[in-house]
Amino acid sequence: MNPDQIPKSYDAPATEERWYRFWEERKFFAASDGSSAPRFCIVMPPPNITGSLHMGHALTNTLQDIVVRWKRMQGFNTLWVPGTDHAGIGTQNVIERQLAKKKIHRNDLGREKFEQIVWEWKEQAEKTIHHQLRRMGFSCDWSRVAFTMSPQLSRAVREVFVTLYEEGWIYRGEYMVNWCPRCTTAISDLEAQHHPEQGHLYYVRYPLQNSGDSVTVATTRPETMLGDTAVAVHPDDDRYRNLVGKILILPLLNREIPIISDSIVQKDFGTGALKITPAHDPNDYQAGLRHQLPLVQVIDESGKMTAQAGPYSGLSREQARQKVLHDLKEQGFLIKTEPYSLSVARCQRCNTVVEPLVSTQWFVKIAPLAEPAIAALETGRIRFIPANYERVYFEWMRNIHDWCISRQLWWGHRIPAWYCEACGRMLVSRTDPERCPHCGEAELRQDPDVLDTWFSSALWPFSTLGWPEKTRDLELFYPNSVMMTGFDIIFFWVARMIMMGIHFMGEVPFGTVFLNGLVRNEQKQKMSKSKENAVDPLEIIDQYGTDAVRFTLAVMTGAGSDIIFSTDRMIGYRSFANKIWNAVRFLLLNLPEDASPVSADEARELASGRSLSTVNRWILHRLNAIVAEVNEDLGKFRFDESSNALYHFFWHELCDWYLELSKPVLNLKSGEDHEQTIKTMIYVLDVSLRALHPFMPFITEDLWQRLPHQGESITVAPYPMPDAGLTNPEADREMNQIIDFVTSVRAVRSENNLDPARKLPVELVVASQQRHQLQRYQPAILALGRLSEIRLVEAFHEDGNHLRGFSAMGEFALVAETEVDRQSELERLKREVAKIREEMERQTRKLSNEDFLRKAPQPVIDLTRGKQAELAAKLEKLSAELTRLGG
RNA sequence: GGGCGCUUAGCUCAGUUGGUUAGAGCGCCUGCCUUACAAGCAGGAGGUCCGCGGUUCGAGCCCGCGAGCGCCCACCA
Repeated sequence: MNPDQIPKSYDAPATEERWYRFWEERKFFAASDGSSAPRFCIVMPPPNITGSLHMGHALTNTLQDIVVRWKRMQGFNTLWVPGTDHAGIGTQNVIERQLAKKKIHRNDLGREKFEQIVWEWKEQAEKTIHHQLRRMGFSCDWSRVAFTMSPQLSRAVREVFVTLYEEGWIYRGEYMVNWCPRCTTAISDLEAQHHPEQGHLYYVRYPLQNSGDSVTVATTRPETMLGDTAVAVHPDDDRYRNLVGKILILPLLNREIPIISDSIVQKDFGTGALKITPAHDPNDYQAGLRHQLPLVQVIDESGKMTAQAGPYSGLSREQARQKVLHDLKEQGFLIKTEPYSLSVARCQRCNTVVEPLVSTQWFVKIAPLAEPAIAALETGRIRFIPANYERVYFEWMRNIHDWCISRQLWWGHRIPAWYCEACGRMLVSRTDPERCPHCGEAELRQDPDVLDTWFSSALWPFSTLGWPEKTRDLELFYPNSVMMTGFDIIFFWVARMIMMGIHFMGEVPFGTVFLNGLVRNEQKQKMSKSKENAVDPLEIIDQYGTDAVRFTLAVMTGAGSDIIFSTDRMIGYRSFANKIWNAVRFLLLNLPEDASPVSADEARELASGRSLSTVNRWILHRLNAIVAEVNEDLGKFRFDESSNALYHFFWHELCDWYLELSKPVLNLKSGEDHEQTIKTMIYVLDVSLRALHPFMPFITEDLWQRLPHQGESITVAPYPMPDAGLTNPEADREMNQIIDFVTSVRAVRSENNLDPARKLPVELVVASQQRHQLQRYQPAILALGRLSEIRLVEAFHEDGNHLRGFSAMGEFALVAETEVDRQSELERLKREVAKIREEMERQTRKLSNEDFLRKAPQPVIDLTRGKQAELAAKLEKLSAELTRLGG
């Protein structure tokens, strides 16, 4: 082949552009539901439609794609549904931020106009997703990108809501919920993130009515005192026993509040007296219910003080705190202030401090739904990888609280409940009602709230397959084969999918849950947009190529551990891509015009025939071992092991040894060995490319198409499977000896700084059997050791310029033309002797231990004995050499 | 307050049921433009496997205690 036809190095962008177009046009990735093949399905978690794809998504989705490509090549009928669920707060925030740039608030637009804007924006977002999926090399069915707000998925959401409502699992009620004053919506417990922050503990004196006495309470949130409706003390607290039932005067507002007795108070915290603010603290709310205390709401939905806060009305929470403190101090009620570390809840989406507020919300009574979901893991119908996350799951599921599903947002699935203006009754319905079924009036007002994003996400494994219709997809691909996602959303998503799946499908949504770690940056920090340390995967792809990025992600995905994003590794695997490119290039430059593909059967025939050289037998043996390992590791989701095995094999066995050993054969240009070596090489590279394809889709396709191959695309070519007919331990042993010999020669040469460009003769003293082998491999050894000739001798010339070396094949001497640095060679030998002595010592100690001889298994003892003998022999030779050099 | 995890080479990490001299990539040092690849090739240095104790013929791995770090959950003012 003309060398100009294949460039000297891998050009990722050109290759990528060519092949994703090709795949897209051929529609290789569409599921063919007519086939009787075994099925494999992954429903993909959402790529981030709200902005650029982030590294976490890139990781999860890459791992999924590796598995899907692997399964597809194995002949599975695969379906991979990509999609996005952005029916909620995240999306609304993105849109609001965009509007804010134009100085528009959503209130200026009104709900309908706002929704319209999101729909327009969604068109663009879908294009973005499509682009991202392509760049990452994902083999999903492009035509099936699922979008939660689509009419079909909306229908599924409504169906689930109404069914759960009818079954009594959904209820509406007034409770204290986490409220984000910036998003002006309720959020679930999970969305409120607690972090320790440095604050203060304020001691405030509340005077007793008609008395000079007072009670001092400690609080971290002085502004909430405006809403206090009691002060509580512990029933067993002697200090306050006779004060229970007395009345206190709330400072600043001069309201009368009672002293009550309740065991939620901890006697030894603060002063032992606790102010009770039922409207602004979950514990106090409960206490308020127990003691029938009034609710005094002093903070409103947007975090401003209400009219109830008297003179503080209209101030923000923060301003009110300052003013309250100022006033308390001025009027002598603030006793002292201590620094105090407290846990502050912030909104997951916008980081605003969450305000507990009482409001009417929709809830899912979730404990009963959780039970079968717990059982699914207990009985092993669902299995987590790594398994230790099962414990986390159990812990949460067994202590699960009712799930607040309503959100006061403008974007999302609207709750299908209507209120009749005429009779005031509520109606929950699958279809938009025309009129009230109770009184017949048409004046119906739909509940303004929307559902939590995760409510619709929970339906993903079946809603994306067409449910509630009984579709063919659903029949074929439910339950999904495997769920792959980050461990950080076990509760948000995985647990809820399991509950909903079991409840509505009567069957678990997937059998295996694979959880990958987080992607961190080189300082080990979590990558996040708010910290501005996030890396855009598409930019990294521009820099290193998709194949290198995918391979890096795979190789760094250890079992259950986070991955540290490293540019160095990326560079290394970009080099690997180049290595692959050049290995194939090497073959192409040596390929006869009429070369044809080599099938697995042909390869087996070659391997079982008599004439195939040991080198070729050896590489087929190694190839087969790697294929077996990769399949096994991928089955266990060991992406690191499988990719590493391929990397090591390709670079350090195939390229470093096999191709080098084959060069002398290829130079022959003809003959049986030449012909068979070409065939072997075609086969080995073909199999290697197919084995690598799930990890590096682009380069493998490109090279595979250039090699003799069978089939339209490597994407639909069979994945290599182990074949016992290729194993050959004999060839493996023999080659290892040659490799060891060449390595020893090189080491001696290198350690003595002998210029490799200068060809040196080597003399060998060897046993007869090895002599035969050495003759056979002479050309390869000459080439790899950069030697001019090999002389097989019975005994060495006693020449001072001979450098002795040892390998399993025998003792050898390099004949140097110049004076050898005797001193440094002596030192080197001495160092080596010391090392061997030490090692021998260890073996001897073992063998002189009677317990070891009595209790250790025989193979271990034999191994130790053999090793000791080997070391002894080597020591003897080294000592002789030392003597010879006059040491 | 509960739970989970981590600590191995300068850096990032493997090390599967305990058994050869604890490995890899990057980095470092030395020598090479050898007609696939300098994004390359060959060779080399570098480790008290966090500490202490225990089990065992034998421990990086199992058990106990301790130290440091990280994460998750939980309503403690």
